[in-house]
Amino acid sequence: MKSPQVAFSEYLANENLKMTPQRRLILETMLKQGDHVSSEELYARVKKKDPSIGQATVYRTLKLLSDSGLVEPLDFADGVTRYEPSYGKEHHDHLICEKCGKNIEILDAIIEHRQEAIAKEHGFTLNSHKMYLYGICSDCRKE
Amino acid sequence: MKSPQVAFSEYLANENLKMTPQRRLILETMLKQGDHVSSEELYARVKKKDPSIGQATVYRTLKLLSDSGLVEPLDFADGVTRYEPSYGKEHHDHLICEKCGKNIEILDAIIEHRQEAIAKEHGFTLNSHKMYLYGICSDCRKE
DNA sequence: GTCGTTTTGACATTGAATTTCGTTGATACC
DNA sequence: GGTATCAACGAAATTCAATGTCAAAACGAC
Repeated sequence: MKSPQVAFSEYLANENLKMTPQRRLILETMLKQGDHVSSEELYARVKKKDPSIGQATVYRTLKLLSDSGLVEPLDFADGVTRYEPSYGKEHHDHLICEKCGKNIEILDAIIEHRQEAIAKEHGFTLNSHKMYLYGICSDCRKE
Repeated sequence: MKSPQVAFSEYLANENLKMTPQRRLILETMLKQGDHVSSEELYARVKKKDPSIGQATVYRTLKLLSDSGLVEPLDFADGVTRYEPSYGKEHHDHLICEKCGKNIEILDAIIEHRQEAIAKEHGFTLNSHKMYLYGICSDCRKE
C-alpha cells in the first residue's frame, strides 16, 4: 500500500494542486498525533515545528485531507470538528463517555451488515455512515 | 399519555421555571411544523404569529425543549442544528440522500439491540445514540 | 531571468449560538 | 391595592469555529 504521503501527493497532482512544505508538515503532524484532533489543537502542534504557519492553512489542508479520504471528520457534538487519520485503517464508529470524554472505537459486523440491508430496502446505495453511542463509562459511574 | 403541552409545563414547574405565552407558542409551532426544523426556520415561523418575539427566546426555548426530552436535536452535518418533536414518538434514525436531501426515518431492532450489547461489553450504560446513513436514493441514481 | 499560477499568512468576515443587560410581567406577601 | 421579588423577555453585543479576502511569496514552465 502507498504511504499516506504518496497518496496525498497523487491526490494533489490529480487536482492540479501542489505538495508544499506546509501541507507535508500538517499531514506528518496529523499522522503522528493520531486520534481525534481538532483543527485548533493541530494548529498549536504544527506551530511548534513551524511558528510561521497560519491557521487558515491548517483549516485548508484539513479540508484537502478530508476530501482526499486520508482523514475523516468526526462530530462529537461539542461544537468543534475533530479529525482522525483514516487512510488504510478499517472503518469504525465511536462509543463516547459523556462525563469524562473517553472514546472507544468500535466495529460491529452485524450493525454494518444491517446498515447495508436497510439502505438497500429503501433503494439507496450507501456511501457512508456515522454512528455515535453516548453513555457513561464504568469508571465515571462509580463516583 | 400526557399532552406535550402538559409534559412541558410539568418539566418547567419541576425546574422552577414558568410556562409563558412565548414558550407555549414556540412549542405549538414546533409541533405543528413537524420535522427537521432549524432554529432560524422556527424563528421565522413563530415571528409570523407574534412579531415581537426575539430569536434568543427561540434558542433558549429549544434548549429547554431539548433538555426536557420533548424535541430532539439532529445533526445533518450542514452546519445548523435541526430539531424534531420526539415526545411520545418512537426513536428512529435517518437515511439521507446526499444529492436531493431526501430524509427517510428508519428503525431497526437488530441494530438497536446490538448497540446496547456493545455498550454493555465495554462497561457503558448507554444514554443515547446518533446514527446517520448517507447514500444516493433510487430517483437520483437514475439521472 | 520572466511570466503566470498557486499557496501562503495576516487579517477581516461570516454565521450559528450564547451572553449581557435593562425592562417587563407575573406571583407572593403584607 | 401596593410593592418587593425574581424569572423571562427582546435587543444588542459577544463568542467562537470556520471561511473568505488579498497582497506577497514560492514555484514551475519556458
